[in-house]
Amino acid sequence: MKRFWSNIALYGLSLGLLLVSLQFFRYKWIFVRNQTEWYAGAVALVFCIAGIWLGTHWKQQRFKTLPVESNPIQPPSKILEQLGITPREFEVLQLIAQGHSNQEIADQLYVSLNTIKTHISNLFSKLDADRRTQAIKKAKTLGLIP
Amino acid sequence: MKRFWSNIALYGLSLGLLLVSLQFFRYKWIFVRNQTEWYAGAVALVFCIAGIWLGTHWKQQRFKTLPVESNPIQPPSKILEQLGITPREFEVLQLIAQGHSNQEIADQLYVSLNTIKTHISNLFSKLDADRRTQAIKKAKTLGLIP
DNA sequence: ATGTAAATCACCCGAAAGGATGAGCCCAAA
DNA sequence: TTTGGGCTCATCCTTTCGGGTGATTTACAT
Repeated sequence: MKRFWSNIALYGLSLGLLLVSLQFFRYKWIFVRNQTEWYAGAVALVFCIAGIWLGTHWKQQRFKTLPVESNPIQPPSKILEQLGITPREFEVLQLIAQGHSNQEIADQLYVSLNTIKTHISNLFSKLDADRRTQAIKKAKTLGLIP
Repeated sequence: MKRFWSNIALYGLSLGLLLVSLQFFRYKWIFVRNQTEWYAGAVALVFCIAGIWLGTHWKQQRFKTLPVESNPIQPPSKILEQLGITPREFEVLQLIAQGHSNQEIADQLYVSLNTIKTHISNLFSKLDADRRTQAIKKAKTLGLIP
């Protein structure tokens, strides 16, 4: 966390310096025609570049702090309850993670393919996923499946 | 390549819209005191946000290799060699395991959707998998991915 | 120089997956 | 007894996946 706040401070300082220098240039160009346009253009340019810089570095920061994984191991049933995932849905989720197709899951659970589709659809909305691979990933990071 | 150019167009369009709206606000606030300061502030804010967005989305081409998140540890390259999985294929495999769609992978790696499909097809035959979820499962049990 | 492997891209086609919606059944709690 | 949640199944439709085949370019080694 130290690096995070020091970086924030650094960003703030840099932006402040930028503002000061912009003010300086503004008063220097006060007699130039179309001063406002030029001023706005300069501001736009500088802040666009600053934004890009911020964007890239901020992103790296995010990625670096991501793998920390301070995941207090919760009993899966609690997380399941929180997410509103029913036992049957969890069963299907596990079979998905094992690499089974919908038809295989349906055969294994002795229900129809449509039922499996419904379960999976509900699972996706509860896990906030669009694909089964995404659901697997999310369930894994949540500790629902190994 | 289609998506690349459409993204370019999208960026251009967005920036154009921003410029137009900025002009609009400028003429709306023309009677406000300190108009230049407010205008410059708005420009700075908007372009800073635009820059951040650009930085996070657009700049990914820098990382031809994957971001830190995906390969924190060096996987056993021996198994990869044994299975004949090429670096590029392994890269795709990791993105699959992260839950991305083929189109998303293509966008991230700056290649076409067809290329990703080919990689995945080869990957499946090398991993003896029929589905991407199965490939994930097998890669995981092989220790190729966490 | 020539063969080989990797990476790239394309097209076609069928199968699987996913979204939206409606509906019936069962059981337990209010 | 009504109500709601869980489970089941269906239909229609769109998108994504996956298989198959062939081609080009680059780089590297023979």
